[in-house]
Amino acid sequence: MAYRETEKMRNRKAQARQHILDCAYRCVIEGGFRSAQITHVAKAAEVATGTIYRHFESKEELFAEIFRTATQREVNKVAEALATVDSAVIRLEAALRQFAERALRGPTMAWSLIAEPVDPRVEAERLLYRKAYAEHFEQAIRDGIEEGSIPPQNARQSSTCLVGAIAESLVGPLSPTQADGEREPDPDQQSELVESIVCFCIQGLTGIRR
Amino acid sequence: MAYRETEKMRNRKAQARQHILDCAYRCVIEGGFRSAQITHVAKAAEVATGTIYRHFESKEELFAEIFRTATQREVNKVAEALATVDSAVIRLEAALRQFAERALRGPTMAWSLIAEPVDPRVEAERLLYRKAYAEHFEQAIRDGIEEGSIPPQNARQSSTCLVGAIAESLVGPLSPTQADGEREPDPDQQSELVESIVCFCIQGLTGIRR
DNA sequence: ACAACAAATGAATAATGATTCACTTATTTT
DNA sequence: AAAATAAGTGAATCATTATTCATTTGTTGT
Repeated sequence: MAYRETEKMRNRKAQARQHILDCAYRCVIEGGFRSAQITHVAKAAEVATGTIYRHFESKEELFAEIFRTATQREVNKVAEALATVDSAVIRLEAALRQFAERALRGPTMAWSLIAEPVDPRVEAERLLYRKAYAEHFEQAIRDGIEEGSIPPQNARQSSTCLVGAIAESLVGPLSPTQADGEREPDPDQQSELVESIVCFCIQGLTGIRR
Repeated sequence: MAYRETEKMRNRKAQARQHILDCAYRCVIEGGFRSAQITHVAKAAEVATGTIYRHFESKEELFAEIFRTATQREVNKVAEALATVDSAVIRLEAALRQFAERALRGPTMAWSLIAEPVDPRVEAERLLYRKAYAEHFEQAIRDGIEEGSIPPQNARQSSTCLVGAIAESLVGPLSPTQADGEREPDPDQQSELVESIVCFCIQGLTGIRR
């Protein structure tokens, strides 16, 4: 025998894999999943199309992984905002803000994660992550009910409503048909948007007018 | 010259067109837009594939029309519920109920209209109709603000939140991955679902606990 | 240097489905 | 009945992309 898999090679392989992921990620940032074809990704990563299949089972697998990574980052941010020592209502408010503001700051990716039509395999990830968001919210709502700052209610259902309300509110502003070429920030309008969403949601939870 | 288009032929043509629409509609009811390929539709309508292109510009055009018709029906139902003489809050509540209950009664079509991944041309219709729902809600919210039953707020934004909250709440229960084979009604669970949605939404609007 | 194996390549292939078009059939008018 | 025109047909074509695989290039141990 002559060739034995070595540490150096294992590293190099992992690095190549990561490089492909990074480039594919950049493709999605630039034009959504739609425009991120294997050929593009291969070109961006400066490898042959076949190489991608050495590292990933299929296109869907590759993009599912990207979706997972990107959304996990967002879920973590929301979880972070919910992890302070404040009252549940304050924490939920912060989390909703975080969600909306981050989306508006990275609109293409946010749109891809929230609303872009994607392959079934990737859509499955999306459903999973919507559930993940909802679960974080749900826990906070339960906390609020326990501490008395939120009236008793179906926490599961309410959390789903939160996710829906915020996502729907963002679809318009993020949609590429809406403001494709130049997605100007217009900070005033954006912060009013965020305020209205938060206001509706907190009121929906607590019944307390602000 | 010899052939002149006649009333009889115009009727027959319109009828053929409608027949194709009906059959395509039935295909969508049965398996969503995904499984409604031109070949299937042609087979269902007992015409050749080419015939379909005599009546419709393209596949997307055909399905956009179906989407439009189906959603318009739903929008009308919501509009109807909003058109009574009751107070705005009562009317909004009835409309939300109507929306949710109808969706749960026709789950495949509802899922196709609300959440199924579709072609861009059809997706455009979806966005349009989401806006249509929101506009009806918006008007009712304005009425409520005027009559004093709903506190002042950004009616446009709140209406979007309503649409998002209700749609998201239904995606899970309607999703074919969730309960594909047999979508049992389980009326108890469904009515609890509807109650929670309505409760959250009305509270989000009014700030009044129920 | 060479044997043994792994990784990379990218043109060729495959798969999917919408769309076309040369041809057949039906309808109307003279 | 025959000319003129429209509607219908469906096998063949086209377009788009993901995926494969025979071949080349790179790495390791003796």
